[in-house]
Amino acid sequence: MTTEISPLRVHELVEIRLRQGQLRYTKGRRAIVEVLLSLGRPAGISDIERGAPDVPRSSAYRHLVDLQAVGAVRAVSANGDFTLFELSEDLTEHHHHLLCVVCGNITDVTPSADFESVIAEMVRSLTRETGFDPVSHSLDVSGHCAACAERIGNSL
Amino acid sequence: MTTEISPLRVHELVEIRLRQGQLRYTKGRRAIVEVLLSLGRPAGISDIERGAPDVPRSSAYRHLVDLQAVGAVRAVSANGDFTLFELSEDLTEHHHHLLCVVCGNITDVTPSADFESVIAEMVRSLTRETGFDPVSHSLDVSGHCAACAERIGNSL
DNA sequence: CTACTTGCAAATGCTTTGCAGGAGA
DNA sequence: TCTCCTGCAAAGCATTTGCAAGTAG
Repeated sequence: MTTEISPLRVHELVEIRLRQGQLRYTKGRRAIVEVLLSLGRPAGISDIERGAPDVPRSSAYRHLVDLQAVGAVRAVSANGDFTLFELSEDLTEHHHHLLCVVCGNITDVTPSADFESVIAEMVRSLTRETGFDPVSHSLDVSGHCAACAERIGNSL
Repeated sequence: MTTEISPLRVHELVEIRLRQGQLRYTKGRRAIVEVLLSLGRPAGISDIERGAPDVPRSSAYRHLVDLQAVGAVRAVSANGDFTLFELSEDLTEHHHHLLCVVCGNITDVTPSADFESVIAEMVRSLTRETGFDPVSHSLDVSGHCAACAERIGNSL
């Protein structure tokens, strides 16, 4: 059920979306998509800088704005200190985040189809009375990642 | 099932928590809690400034840091541009957010107990294999609020 | 009097923008 | 060639901090 999309296909889709916005899929933009693709978790500007050292910060920010504008990238505000970026879910797959409150790491988890249909149903029931028209949802779980949980256990 | 907590009781609880951190419940801090209490939705620094004009920005930020440190306030990073703050859920009640992607408004919705137990069960199943120890979760729904949905409908 | 508070002004750090040169179609 | 792209340096803006004076216990 997991709709896998190949990296090649992702680049193709990103290019199409950029084109629709009169934008080109240049080396810098591709490098950023490459980083987001390979990282497997939301990337901060520092991750991007590390993964694409040839792209200056200011250009990276500009690219990210463009990529968001055409719906290829989504911003995830984690803690407020800085912004994280990830590929749009329709380019990868719908997933949720596990945020470790100790080390700050974010892990992606892909829910089962069953899981998602239940959530979708609940979201509908949650919004029914308010007149709110739901488009998407995000379920983030805060807690302790395996490593930090162990560390805490040990220090007791 | 909805555990209502009176404003008075909230102040009391906040004071206790501050005390435990060797902090005093001063006029400035009280003013901020008052704003968060009366606003009924996550407050930006501008909301706080408007609701508590006597508290300078820098002090407000400092208070918010303190209030977060003692677990009375929680930061909600909405869009990444700036931070929103709300009272800790154990001072009010657990709720979720409806974010309008058009006007940016955030509305709180309180889920039923049934709803929550299902979510909790799903979170457990989601984290079971990863060794992640879940502490809390947030389910945010993006979409169009009633007003914006209507506006969009009309413009077709 | 000792420790926590506050306000102001200055500093910080992420992010955006102006501008001038470069490149794709 | 016209439009989009890129880099650098400078600017913006939310948030933090140093410091000196204020206040509660």
